Amino acid sequence: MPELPEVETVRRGLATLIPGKLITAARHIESPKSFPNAESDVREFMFGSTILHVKRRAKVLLIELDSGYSLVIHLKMTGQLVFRGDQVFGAGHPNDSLIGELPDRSTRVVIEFSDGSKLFFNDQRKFGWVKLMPTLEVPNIDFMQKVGPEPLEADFSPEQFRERFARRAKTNIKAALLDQTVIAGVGNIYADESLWGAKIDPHRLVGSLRRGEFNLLYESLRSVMNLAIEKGGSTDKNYVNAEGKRGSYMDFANVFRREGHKCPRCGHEIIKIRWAGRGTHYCPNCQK
DNA sequence: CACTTGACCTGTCCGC
DNA sequence: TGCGGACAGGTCAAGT
Repeated sequence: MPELPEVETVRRGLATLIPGKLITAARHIESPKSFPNAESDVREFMFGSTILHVKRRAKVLLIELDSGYSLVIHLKMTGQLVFRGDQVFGAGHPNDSLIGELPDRSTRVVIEFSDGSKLFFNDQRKFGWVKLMPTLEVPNIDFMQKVGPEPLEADFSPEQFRERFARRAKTNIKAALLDQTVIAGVGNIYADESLWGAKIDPHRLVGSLRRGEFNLLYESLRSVMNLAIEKGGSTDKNYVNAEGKRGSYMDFANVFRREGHKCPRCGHEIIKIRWAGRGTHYCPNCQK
């Protein structure tokens, strides 16, 4: 699912909803892999602790507790983190919420707070997870050691962007964009959208891109991701924010899931192919 | 080390 | 309507 803009949208939502809340219970529902910690550790380091803040690195959410432990959460393809503050845990506002009463059949983890509110981790495909670990150990996990820089940071420069691709010179630009060790947070949607913005064919080898093309791609990726955050992310099927509501970036997509439509720039038909192991959408006329 | 492929799961859609 | 196969927004491990 969720790429950087979606995870950031969830983070912002949770950051207004859960800091200061006291955790009284947490359990998985018939899905131990979704929350693999030992019950005794959960009891000792989670129950009775208070949420300090909610952070994000790449597509990973970090909920820091005052016990010195953090909840590290990856939504993978179909994960959802939905907060319900009402006592009924029903749909709330049926018109703008994509999901109904919780827990539902995809609910894997439930975290309860002392005021009766709850945080639900839903995940149809069970690829995602919630893990409790010491906050100081988070930077040491393999993924954090290998993951590339945050593309939206103010001090992330076009030069840095170009240099990060150096070791992937012989692969294609689509696969390189999806490689989390090059740049953090890019997934299939924003890889396709940013390549369209930079007029670059997804087949192009990284080593063949000129400096000017890297600059265009840098600008394109940042503007696409910033717009997506502004629109609350992309909801195709599963993704919802912390309140269970959909994001609207798909209304602004130029190529993603738009095969058969006309390219907004040149009018040629947008096509979808299988490339870099993923569905890939682009305009074969103006992306060179 | 760089690169590709399959595996992890459940659900849906498409063609026969 | 039923059934098999491909595919779905992400990482990993294991292969070359």
